[in-house]
Amino acid sequence: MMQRQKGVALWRQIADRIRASIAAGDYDATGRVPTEMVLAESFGVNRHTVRAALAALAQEGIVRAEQGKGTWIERRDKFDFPIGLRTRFTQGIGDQARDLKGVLLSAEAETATAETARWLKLDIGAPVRRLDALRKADGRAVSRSTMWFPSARFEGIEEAFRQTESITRALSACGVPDYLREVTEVSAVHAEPDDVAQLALSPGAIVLVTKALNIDPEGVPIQFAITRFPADRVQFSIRNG
Amino acid sequence: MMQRQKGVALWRQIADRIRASIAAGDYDATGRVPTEMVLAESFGVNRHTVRAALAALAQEGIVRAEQGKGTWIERRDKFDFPIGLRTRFTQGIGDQARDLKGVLLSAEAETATAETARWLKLDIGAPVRRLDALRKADGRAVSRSTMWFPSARFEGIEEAFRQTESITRALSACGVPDYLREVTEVSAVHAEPDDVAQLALSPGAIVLVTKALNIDPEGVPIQFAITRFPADRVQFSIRNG
DNA sequence: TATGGTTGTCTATATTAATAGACATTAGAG
DNA sequence: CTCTAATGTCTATTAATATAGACAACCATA
Repeated sequence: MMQRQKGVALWRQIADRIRASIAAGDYDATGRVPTEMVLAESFGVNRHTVRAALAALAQEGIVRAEQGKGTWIERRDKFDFPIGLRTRFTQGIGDQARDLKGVLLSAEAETATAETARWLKLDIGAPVRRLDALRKADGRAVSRSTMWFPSARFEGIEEAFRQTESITRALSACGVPDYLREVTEVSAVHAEPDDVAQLALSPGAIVLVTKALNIDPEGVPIQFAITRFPADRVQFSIRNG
Repeated sequence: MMQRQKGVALWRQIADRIRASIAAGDYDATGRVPTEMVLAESFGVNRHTVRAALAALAQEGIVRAEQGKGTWIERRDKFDFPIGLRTRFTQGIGDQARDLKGVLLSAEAETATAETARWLKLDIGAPVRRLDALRKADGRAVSRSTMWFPSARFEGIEEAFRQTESITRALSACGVPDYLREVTEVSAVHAEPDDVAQLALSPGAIVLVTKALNIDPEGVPIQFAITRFPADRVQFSIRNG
């Protein structure tokens, strides 16, 4: 059933499977997770191993155990982040959360690396501004972005983002009232130490990584962003037409 | 640096980070992974722990160690799977692999569950045909799909897929020469036992999950599919316009 | 051919993960 | 109140993970 000696503790594998079951709505009829003994038998492990898994899920705020009663689902919904021609972070996730915050972690003047230059159609070494931002929805970190803008057009982007907490409004302040998403690459990796720290994840947790290019209505690249989302809190939906 | 006591063995965390470095092209200048001693110092662990990580990557076919010389990158590219209005598996991944295979694992007549009915706009309990398929590119499993079709229009879809090894051609044989991708949901989870077995993954590995709806040119739903991709072999790219 | 650098293998030890059992604590039903 | 069923806590033991050191095997090259 479960696999041993593969570098992932049994309790973590079980936590991952219970989390997936909750997300899939398996326990929605009762809102309750099966008892520790039932889970232990179904996974073929000791009750203490299941307890370790449930403790991890409780730590994440997904379940809550009540002595004498049972263990209950605390939260199951993911944020759904739509990706399309007009992809906007604040709008996209806006109606799913009450409190949205965009925190500017750092801003620096840099020169374009090979990758940045390729995406932004600049020469390698061209001046760019890099912004690092953390976004929170209802107090939970939902993304960590590193964004690059051509310095020539976006000198004051840093201050504008700090004030408005929104890329759309910051770009507007820099004279770009509208922009389009040209391409989004999606991949998934394990959380790195920076993700663990900033997104409050466990090692082994999954991070969805997008590389995205935004262009102005004339087709000129204005922003290249690498964004990392905690996969247990976010999913994407791509709508065509 | 690395996190302990979090249910993921150090060697597996290190394997994940080296894999990510290779995928990012960090070692492309030499095609060579740093020596075991250098890696051990940079991660702050014992050389044996690094050796366990490299052994796992060698098992995956990503690196190859040569005694006395060093450890070399064996393979680094991911398949890029484009998602758009006309998403086609075989076409999309076709020019990136020499050998493409679609194996029908099972086919059954079922009645629509709540989820299937919602996506296909059928009544719950309506007759549907379910197909399970495994796709391989150059011998490596790249996806595992479960697909549902309304039975009324797609009685012979199973036999058509078995012969053509392609959904596009199977649909064409059922009188649907063209179809469109309406929506694709993307999420990521840890590999489940079935993924481990069929996609040849390790527990703790990442699986990208898509839920996709295809419609005919009149907008009538014809196929709902849940597809699971190994995240270390596949990425998605979403192009707009 | 001698040397330095690299991977491969072995032994030993300490720490962490997993199992097992016993019993306490709490909540709800009868 | 009593009984049952559930979670919470403790001890003990076994298995797996991580560290440490020593040395063999192999490769390139000075």
